[in-house]
Amino acid sequence: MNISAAASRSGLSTKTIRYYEDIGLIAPAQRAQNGYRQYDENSVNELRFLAHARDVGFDLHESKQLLELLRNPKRQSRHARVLVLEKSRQLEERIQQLLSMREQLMMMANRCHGDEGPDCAILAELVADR
Amino acid sequence: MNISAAASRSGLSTKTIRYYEDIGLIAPAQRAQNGYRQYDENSVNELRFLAHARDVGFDLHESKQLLELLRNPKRQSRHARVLVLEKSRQLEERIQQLLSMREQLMMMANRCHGDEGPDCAILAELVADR
DNA sequence: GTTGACCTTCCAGTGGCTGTAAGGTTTATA
DNA sequence: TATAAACCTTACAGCCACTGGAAGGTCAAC
Repeated sequence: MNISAAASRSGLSTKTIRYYEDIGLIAPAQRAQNGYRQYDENSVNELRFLAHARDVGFDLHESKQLLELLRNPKRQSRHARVLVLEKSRQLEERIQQLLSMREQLMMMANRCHGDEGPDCAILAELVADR
Repeated sequence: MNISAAASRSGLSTKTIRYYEDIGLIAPAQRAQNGYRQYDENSVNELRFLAHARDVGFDLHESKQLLELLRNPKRQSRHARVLVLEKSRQLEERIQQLLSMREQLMMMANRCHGDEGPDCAILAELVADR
């Protein structure tokens, strides 16, 4: 299978697949006689795995750790679980940050007339020393 | 006032202040005879404004738009309000994404034994075609 | 034989900084 | 007065995770 088939089956772009190979996240693909990269079901599985890991918030370094667990038949499932719980905690932290930012924005918007005049609580609050 | 004083008063780093000048977000600072950048209260206000705008989620392009409103005495407060409400909507969207990611992670963690064995629902779900 | 859809490599750009190097200036201390 | 430290300057590289584009090779259909 050529790279574009691997891309559509895995959910990654061809650019991203080549990039993952460049940075050593996946092994260099086999090559056909014409130099085209060739992918089998197993490599597509790994690519899809990476796409899903990224989708739920893992960065490439963490995704690589997970991939190494997937590849290792002697793995311990608790290692994967630790990574997932830690990522979940990080997401929770980020969510709280975003909620707080959103709340600040709503408070500013509520205090701003939002009319044709220049008086604006939003601008005043952003410029204020806190 | 030198750049490090402006930095500590505004909440930006000296690096960031120079960077904002480089990209034209703020006007080039006045220079003392020795070539050092000089800042007055007004420029510190603008820097702090930018720091706060970034803190609540605006990117540099949006922060610049807000800064231009701040500088313009003929501004209409509704323009600021529109930007704030739109950013709030974007944050809400991002929060929903993160919540969904977190939920997926929790579901995977719940299904994973997290023991010394290799069987792992997390890895199985990440590799699965969906 | 030519069009168009693939594929290849390589380089540059994105955003928002941060780190580092190599130097100049100022201030405090010995 | 020497020197050390704490400033300041510019310039360039690196971070993350791609994405876009150029310039060219290959393949299938008409």
